Amino acid sequence: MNREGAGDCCDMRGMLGFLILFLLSKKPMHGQELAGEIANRKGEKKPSPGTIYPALKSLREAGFIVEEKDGKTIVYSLTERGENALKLAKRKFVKTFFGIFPE
Amino acid sequence: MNREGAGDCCDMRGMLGFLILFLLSKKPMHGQELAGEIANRKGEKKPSPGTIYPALKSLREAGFIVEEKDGKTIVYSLTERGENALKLAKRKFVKTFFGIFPE
DNA sequence: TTATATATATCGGATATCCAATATTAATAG
DNA sequence: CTATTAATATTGGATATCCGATATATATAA
Repeated sequence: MNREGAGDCCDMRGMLGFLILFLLSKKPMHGQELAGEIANRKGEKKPSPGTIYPALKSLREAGFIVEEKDGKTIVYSLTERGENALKLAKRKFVKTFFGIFPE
Repeated sequence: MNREGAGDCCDMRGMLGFLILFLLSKKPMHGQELAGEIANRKGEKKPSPGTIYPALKSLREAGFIVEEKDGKTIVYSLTERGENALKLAKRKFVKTFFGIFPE
């Protein structure tokens, strides 16, 4: 069944990398913290490890984030390259969805 | 290559149905007009027929939009069910991306 | 009528996305 | 040291998304 069939026309598939960059730009976080924040915002359960860590790896390989070990966890934060990418992506996002936020 | 690898962290894959509902809620349009509006907002070329018409079909089958023939074209507009779905989706969207729009 | 242009529709397939299950690593309690 | 707990990492696969190519329909021009 496709996403419209379930009465859900907005699963936001494909926005995960963008959302992660945005969240990390506000505050460096470790993986599970990030997953919790995403769950909160989307009103869903936490994205699975198989979702969040490959996404982080992909962002790291693109040079958008760096990792820093902090005890048992790894804190992720944006690189300058990541900030630039986010800035561009935000511009596109705002342009695309202009008018969608309530006044 | 995945989307991050290309320096693009925001291709907005998966948001097409949502975007269509939103655009049609502002103004009923026919398919190509809609495609043009999407292209404008995203700064890309028009989504292909193989993208836009199946998306519209899916929304119609979900009961979110109706079609009305108008000469050579077909004008799509939201049903009440579509308006409700959009309202819910917008709420989730706003909650998820809260803080992302510039002040 | 015939030709042309444009809108709409469908199909096959390449790719992306995400999850569930599983494995690994590391800190700390006992 | 060993067990436990939690974070991180990887892999395989189901599904969704979207495009290119192609087909069909319809209005208008010639």
